[in-house]
Amino acid sequence: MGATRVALTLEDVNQRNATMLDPKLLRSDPQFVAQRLALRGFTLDTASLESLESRRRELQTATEQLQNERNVRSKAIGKAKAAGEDIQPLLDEVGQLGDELDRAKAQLAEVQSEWDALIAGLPNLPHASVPEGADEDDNVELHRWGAPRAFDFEVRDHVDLGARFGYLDFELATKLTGSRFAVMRGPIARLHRALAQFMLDKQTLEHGYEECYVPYMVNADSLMGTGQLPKFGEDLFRLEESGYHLIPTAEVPLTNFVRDEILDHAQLPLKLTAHTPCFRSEAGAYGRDTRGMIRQHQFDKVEMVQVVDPETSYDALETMRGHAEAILQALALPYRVVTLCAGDMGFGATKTYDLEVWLPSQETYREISSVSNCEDFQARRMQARFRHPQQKKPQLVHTLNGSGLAVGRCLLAVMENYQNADGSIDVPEVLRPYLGGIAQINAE
RNA sequence: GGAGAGGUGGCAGAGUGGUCGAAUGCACCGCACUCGAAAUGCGGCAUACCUUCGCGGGUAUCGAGGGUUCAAAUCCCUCCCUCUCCGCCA
Repeated sequence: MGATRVALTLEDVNQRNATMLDPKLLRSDPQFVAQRLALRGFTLDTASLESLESRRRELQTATEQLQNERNVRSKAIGKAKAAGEDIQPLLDEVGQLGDELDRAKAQLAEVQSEWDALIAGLPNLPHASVPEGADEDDNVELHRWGAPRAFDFEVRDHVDLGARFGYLDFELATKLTGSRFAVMRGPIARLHRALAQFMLDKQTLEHGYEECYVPYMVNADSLMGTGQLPKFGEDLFRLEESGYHLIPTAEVPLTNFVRDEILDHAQLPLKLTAHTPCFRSEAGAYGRDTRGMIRQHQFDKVEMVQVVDPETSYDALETMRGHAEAILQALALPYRVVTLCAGDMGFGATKTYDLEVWLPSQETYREISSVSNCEDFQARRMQARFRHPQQKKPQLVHTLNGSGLAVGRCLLAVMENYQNADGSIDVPEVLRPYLGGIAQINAE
């Protein structure tokens, strides 16, 4: 028997098609895909794509034919044996087939993995309404809300404000763990908690999301589903023992609720929210935002996820943006909304809005929320589908995610925007119930 | 952590090497019967991929991966998960 027998079933080869983009589109109109991807600065090698594809097709057909032949003959052997006939001649006939089949499978697997590697790196296609551009400088401002406050004293940043009584302590966190961590204490810790509570209440009670508590570690399948793996593993913290990863956002566990599910149409839209810590390695961000809690390895976030009928995903994107904006408006924090240009969008998104909150210390708007439609990109990876009662075949759902909001950055924004000349910080009206009615913190 | 049992289609549950993508029941859909319904009868009822203009044909999937074999739901190995008992623990 073949010593080089390759242990690969056809199913591996078929199902490993963990495509992100619609493979049919990729095959039928690679030029179109290439053109859309070019908008995000991504060059698709259509020539090698097409040659790979035609080889794959050839090999797959040949392999399946061999497989069929083997199946037919094996069945014949079974029948002959049952009938008490001599099966030796049949066995001899089938002799070569196994090796031939193994070779065919091996070849097919090779081509298939090349194809997989190629398409695994393809980001989603930007929506037609997304502005062209290479980086954040080309993002388009949609609107602004609120006016930055005019201070008649020199503003402090949140680091100085937090250091006043040691309520926000970065050195301590460095001792405990390392850089890019923070310890919050006393009223700041409480304010932080209040913010998360407030956000969660708003998203659940007013905007109709279901509150969820989820694992903060997930397996590789989940990360594959939402697109963090295989390409962006270096952004994650991985636990040696189990191979689990700490979640970089609750989008991962929440969206993966529907992985490998076929939902009833009546279940849509699914609206989920969770308050979780998020863990990011921030590899590649050395030296950026090193001061303060803008960019931390660990931060809290209230995340919103929607799983919707494809017909409604762009409506959902707009309303979800509104859900995020509602938090900033309730806190009376000035912000602006930008539509990310094609080159600045995340891997899986077709369209993304960023909410940027005003930071007096930096005299600029900084990202505090990102709201994206992924269309069927994640759904395809997750095999997340739904069924219309009238339609026979299940179809892919659309998924959206958005921060509502990043709690750490929101805390910092509150501290800085609500500071007073003496270093005290007013508590925004809507948060006071969460703080036992306290109207001011950080006062002498 | 120790001992044992188990993972099969939407659900329940047969199946221990061949004609099994998988009996049977329930659920669901269509048709017949009916004024209508129930009951009954007949039929249908997984997913992905390849191929075909289409009808259709093919391949794969019985927790996952690997092995044995001409042939694996069925035999062997590894892993994951669930359940029961004991221990430990928030």
